[in-house]
Amino acid sequence: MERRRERREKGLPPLPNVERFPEVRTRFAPNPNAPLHLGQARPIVLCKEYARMYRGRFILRYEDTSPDVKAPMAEAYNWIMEDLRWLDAEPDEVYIQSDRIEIYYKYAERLLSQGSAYVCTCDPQRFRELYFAKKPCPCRDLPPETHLERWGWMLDGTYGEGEAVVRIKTDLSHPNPAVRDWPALRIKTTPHPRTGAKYRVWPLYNFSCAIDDHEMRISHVIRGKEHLVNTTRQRYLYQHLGWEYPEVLSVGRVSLEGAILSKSKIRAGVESGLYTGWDDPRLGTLMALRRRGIQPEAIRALMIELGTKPINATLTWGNIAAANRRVVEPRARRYFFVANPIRLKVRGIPHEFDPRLPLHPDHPEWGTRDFKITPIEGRFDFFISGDDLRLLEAGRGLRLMGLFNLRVQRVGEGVVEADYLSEPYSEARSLGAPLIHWLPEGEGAPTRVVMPDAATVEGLSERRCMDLKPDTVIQFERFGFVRVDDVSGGTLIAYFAHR
RNA sequence: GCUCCGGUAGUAUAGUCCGGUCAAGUAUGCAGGCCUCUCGAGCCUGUGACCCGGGUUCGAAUCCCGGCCGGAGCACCA
Repeated sequence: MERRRERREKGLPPLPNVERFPEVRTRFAPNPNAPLHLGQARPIVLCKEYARMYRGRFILRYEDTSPDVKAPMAEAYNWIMEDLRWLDAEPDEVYIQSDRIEIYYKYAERLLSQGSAYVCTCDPQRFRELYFAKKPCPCRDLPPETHLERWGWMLDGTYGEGEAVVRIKTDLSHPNPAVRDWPALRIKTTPHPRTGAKYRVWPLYNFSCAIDDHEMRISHVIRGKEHLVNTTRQRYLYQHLGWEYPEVLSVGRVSLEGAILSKSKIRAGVESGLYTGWDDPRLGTLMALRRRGIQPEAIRALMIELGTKPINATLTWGNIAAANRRVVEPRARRYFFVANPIRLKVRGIPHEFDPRLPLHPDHPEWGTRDFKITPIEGRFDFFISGDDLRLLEAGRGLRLMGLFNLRVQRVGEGVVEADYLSEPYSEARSLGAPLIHWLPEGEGAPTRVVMPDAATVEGLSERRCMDLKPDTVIQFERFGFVRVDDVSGGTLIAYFAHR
C-alpha cells in the first residue's frame, strides 16, 4: 500500500513481470508508409522510456510486408528514423521485415508439417460462411504432406494471387469469429519498393509480427489497444511453437483536437494539394509539430503523463501548448515583430534615445537588443502593428515598450500621429497607457509567420533576427512563440507555435 | 449483428487490482486579483468531475448485476 503511493511521484509505473526476462526489450513496429504522427508517439515514448528505465533495449522494426494495400514508401524509412531521433527515441536495433522473408517461410513450413497450419484454397466468401458457422473448411483436415505440396505451389507460381492462403489453426469455436483460423501468408505479386519481385508470398501482420517478437526476444509489447484481438490470435501461434508470449500493454489511442492523424487522409490531402506537405501546420504529424516549434521534451512529457492505460485520449492544442511553453519559455529569446505594420509619426522628441531591451526578461545576463532613435527636428517615424490599432485613441497616452511615452493625436488610415510626452515608465503606468512594441523606420526585416491554420501574417521583425539559425524558437513579444524556419531568402520565415 | 475494451471536472491524469485516510489530488483551461516595461513567466483566490439504476457492505469512485454512451476489431491491411 505504502509502496504504491510513492511510486507515482513522477514517471511511469513499473513494468509488469520484468523478472520473467533476462533483459527488458521493447519494440516499435511501424509500417513505413508515412511519417510518424502524434498518435504513434505514445507507444514510442513508452517503449523507449521503459527501455531506458530498465537499461534494456529499444528495437525498431519496419513492418513492410504489404506491397499493395499499405504500400511502403521508400522515403518513409528515413522519415521514421528522423522522427525517432528527434523524439530522443533512437533505436538500439533496427530490422526490416522485407529482409526477413525467408525466416517467415521457415516457420510456415514447420507449422505446416506439424499440422498447426494449412494451405487453404477456399474462396474467401465460402470460408467466411464456414467459420461463422464454426465449421472447418475442406482444406483444414488434409494431411500435412498435401499442405506442404500446396505450399510449394504458392511459392513457385502454380497458384495465382488469391488462390491460396496459409492459415493458422485456432479454436474454431472461439467466441470471437475474428480469431478463428486466421490467415498467415498470402500471395502478392505487386513489386515491393525494397525487394522488387523477389518474393511472391508475403506474411500477414499477425504472422510476421508474432514470429519477430519472439525472434527478437521482445519482453514487453506496448501497442495500441486496437491490437487486442491480434494479441489473442498471436497467442495461438505461440502455443503451436511452444513459445511463451511476451507481456502486453495495450494503450489507448491518442487523437488531437482539430488535427488529422489518419495516414490515409493526410496522404490524400498532401496528394491533392490541400496541404502544403506532410509537415503542413494543420497536421498532427511529428514533422508538422517539429516545424511549428513543438519541442520533443514536451511531447515526451505529455506521453508519459498519458501513461499506459487502455483509455483513448483526446489532446487539445492547449495541452500541447502548455507542455511546450514550459520547455520553451525559459530559453526563448525575445524580439519585436510588427505584424501588419502601420506608420507612427512622432513629433517633439527632445533628444536622441538609445533603448536597450533585454533578450529575456528573466535573464538580464543574456544581453540586450540595442536601438538608436535619432530624431530630426524632433521628428521620428516608427512602425507599429495594425493589430494594436484597437488600443489607440486620439488624446490617450501610449508607451512604446522600453522607450518613451506618447500622446496620440490622430489615428488615421494607415498612419498614426503622436506627440512625445515623457520618458519614465512609471508615468505610463499611472496614465494606464497601453504598452506596445515597435520598430524604428528602416530597421525592420520583412517577415512572414505561418500560422497554425496555414494562413500567413506579414510584417517586420528586428533586423538581427535574420542572423538566427533555423530551428531556433524565439518569442515575438506580445505575439507568441515561433520557430525560425528560414532566413536565407531575405525574408524571415517563421512558424507560429502558440502564445 | 457478433467479439473485445473503456467511461473521474472543458481537456488530460491520480485514486479502482488489495472498499474506509477521497465531503476526490494534480496539470491545463476558464474567472478574478497581485506582480511584471510582452497579451510570456511567476504568485494568490475561485471555478469545476466519480455515466445511470439496482445490489453487497457499518461503509463503494473502488466489488457484483443490469442499462446507457464511446472506441476498436470481425481483411488474402498494419
